[in-house]
Amino acid sequence: MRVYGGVTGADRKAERRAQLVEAGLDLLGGAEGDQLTVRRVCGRAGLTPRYFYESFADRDELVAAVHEHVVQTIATRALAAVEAAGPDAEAKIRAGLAELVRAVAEDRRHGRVLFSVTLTDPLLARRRVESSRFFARLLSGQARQSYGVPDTPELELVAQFMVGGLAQTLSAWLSGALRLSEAELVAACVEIFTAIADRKAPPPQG
Amino acid sequence: MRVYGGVTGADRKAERRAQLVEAGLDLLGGAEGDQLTVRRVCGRAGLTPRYFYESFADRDELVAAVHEHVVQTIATRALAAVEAAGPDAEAKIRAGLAELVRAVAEDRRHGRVLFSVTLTDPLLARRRVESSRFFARLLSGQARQSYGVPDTPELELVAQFMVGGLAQTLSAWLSGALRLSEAELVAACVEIFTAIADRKAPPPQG
DNA sequence: ACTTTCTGAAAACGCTTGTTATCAGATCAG
DNA sequence: CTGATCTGATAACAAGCGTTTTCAGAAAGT
Repeated sequence: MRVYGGVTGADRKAERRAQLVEAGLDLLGGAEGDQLTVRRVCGRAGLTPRYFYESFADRDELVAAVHEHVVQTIATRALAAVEAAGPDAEAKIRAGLAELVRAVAEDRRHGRVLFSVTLTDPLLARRRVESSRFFARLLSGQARQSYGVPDTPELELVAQFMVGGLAQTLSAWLSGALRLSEAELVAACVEIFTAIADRKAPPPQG
Repeated sequence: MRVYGGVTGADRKAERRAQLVEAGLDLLGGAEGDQLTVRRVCGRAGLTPRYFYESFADRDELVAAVHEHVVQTIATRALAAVEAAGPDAEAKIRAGLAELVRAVAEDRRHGRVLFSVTLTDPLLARRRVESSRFFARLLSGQARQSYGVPDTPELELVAQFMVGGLAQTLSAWLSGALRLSEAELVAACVEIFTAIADRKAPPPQG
């Protein structure tokens, strides 16, 4: 690993790895989700299979890296938005959802990796189950904190329902099946979330 | 196509086709959704590839047949339950959801083919998008009829949200991640559905 | 200079897939 | 019995996959 082209060995390797992750994001988040093959991702990254296995033990490791990258990016942004919002529960919901939607609209590949129903990679599907659970736990934790509800299986169900509904909604929106602006989308989702959260004690509102 | 073993040719062919669909349902609705290969489905059906192509032009045709069969079965049962219920909107929702849950609990393969998130067949994924839209249209039609709401993009969004949330919930329940009885599951879903439906005019209830 | 190492392209290996063809033997029709 | 046809098992084919290896040449170290 000596210096090459004025670049250190570790830097070159990191650069190649980043190119592979970026190409993987292109393919995983593209229209056809099952197109992430080693040959294809290398072609798109302008590299050869030899360099693929320099950074990843196998194909699944790249898929995991791409998904991890996306989850980290999105979760960080959404959580920051929630914490920056006031103490009001609905304000938190609105801030988190707005930031989430903004993020997936800015880079639709991220949204598709997280939510698109037409992605058919087996490992990605399994990881999505876990990240859905993760997001659901975040939600239910927020609910216990803001609404003071106990941690029951029914709360878990509600959180799963919200995550699944949001995923389907964003997937449809990203695919162009829902003719709504970003603001309308956020408003509708906030409405639904608060309706579910308040379902047993609806506020006196018309 | 002469008589063989006392069975007419058409009957034998139909029998073999039914065995293939049943085996396909086993595999598509099994734990690993990507195990439906021609060789495997034939092995499980006790037939050989030659008979596969006697009834299906290619692998995708079998996947489509299995999915179609499941959708028809479930939709028929759920619609019948809705129509048998009284004119009250919540009663209809409860009847439809209860029958849907009963159906997928009776034969979990059906539930998984329709809802499981870990099924990664590309054609099945595409068909699910369409059937989700179909179910969403059924729902929004019901809403327009029962609640008199106009057919806006926001109604479409709400329907998609409900379908997606229900799919995630049933998928989690079938996988054993939600420790709830069938009755509790139905009750919780009804609660969520009515909360969303009534979100702008909540009934005066504690 | 010469040797080591990194690069990029390509070929190779072993496997699974969908799909089609082969073939010996069982079962029917006449 | 004779010959046509259905059966079931198996092999064949071409393609794509993940993964490993080979190899000629460019760049660096000494």
